[in-house]
Amino acid sequence: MQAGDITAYEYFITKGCLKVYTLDDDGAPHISMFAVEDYWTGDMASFMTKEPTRYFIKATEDSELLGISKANYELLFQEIPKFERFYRILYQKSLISYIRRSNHGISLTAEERYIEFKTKYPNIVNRITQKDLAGYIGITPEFMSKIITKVNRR
Amino acid sequence: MQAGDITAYEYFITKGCLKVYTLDDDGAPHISMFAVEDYWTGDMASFMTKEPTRYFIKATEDSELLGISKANYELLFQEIPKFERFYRILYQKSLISYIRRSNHGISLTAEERYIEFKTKYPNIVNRITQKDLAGYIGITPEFMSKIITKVNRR
DNA sequence: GAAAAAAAATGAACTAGTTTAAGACTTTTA
DNA sequence: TAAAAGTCTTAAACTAGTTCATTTTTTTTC
Repeated sequence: MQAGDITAYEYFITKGCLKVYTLDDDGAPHISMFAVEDYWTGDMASFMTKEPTRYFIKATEDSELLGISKANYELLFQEIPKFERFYRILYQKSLISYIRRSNHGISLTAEERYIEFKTKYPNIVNRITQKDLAGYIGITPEFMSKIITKVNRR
Repeated sequence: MQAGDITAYEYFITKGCLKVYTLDDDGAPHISMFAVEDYWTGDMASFMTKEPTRYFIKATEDSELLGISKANYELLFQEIPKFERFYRILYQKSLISYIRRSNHGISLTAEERYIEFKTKYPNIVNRITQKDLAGYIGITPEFMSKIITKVNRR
């Protein structure tokens, strides 16, 4: 997926690993999420509104995805109204955990954020490059390298 | 509201201004939101799960709130199933805008975040203390003071 | 309306994180 | 399998933001 595209599908990942990122005004990438097996990915905003996305998505390894179109997504709610409740609760929970995570993150140093990522997502940390992890944590690759050297020396 | 309480209500603000914050391990406050007229506030996680909250809420000026209990909130969905759809879409939109905002924020300096806050919420910025704004932006009050002096000198 | 408490300003010394540049190591491509 | 391209490491100089200590200003309280 490229910035400028209109998102036609939301994707469920059955195999592989992807990164979702934007480019800032200087052209530097900022990674907003990594997605592996059993995650959903895509740009929900663009999917819902049919406006062009600002995100890029790239697979970091060979991956297999299932996509649902907007029409089928709407059909789901039409045909099975109970899904409204299911998704209402799902989005509510996502919102809660997202708010919690981002409030928590603001008080941590880069090193603490790295350690937290590593312990929380041990299955992701060794499938991505250090550079991409730096882009996610919000620091330069050089500083990421220093942190890793320092943490591993212990 | 105090950390440790079990959240009994979600509040709609009809008048006034409140701050929602946590204390980090060092006891330093981190403000997660300011809420003024026409906003909702509370701790949705604690409200939903009946687990004790980690948040504090304090009014920063005399305020008037309307509260809805969990029982009445559930009743709303039971009695008027169309609210499921309404809230599903509401939470989905909140999630989208929250993700967008926090991805955007990570690439900005403290000064840029201050200017953005000021232009986006001109009705809030002069109703809160600099210290609280520093706690929201994620910097020390001293540095906040320096930024404001610098920006105003222009 | 004076005293006390809290918030804001200022400055000096410090630390976390960036920038730039160069070399070593790995992966991809032809 | 050699060349090219990308990733990782290291280091020195720098900048953004912190810490601590002190003074001034504003707000709250009695």
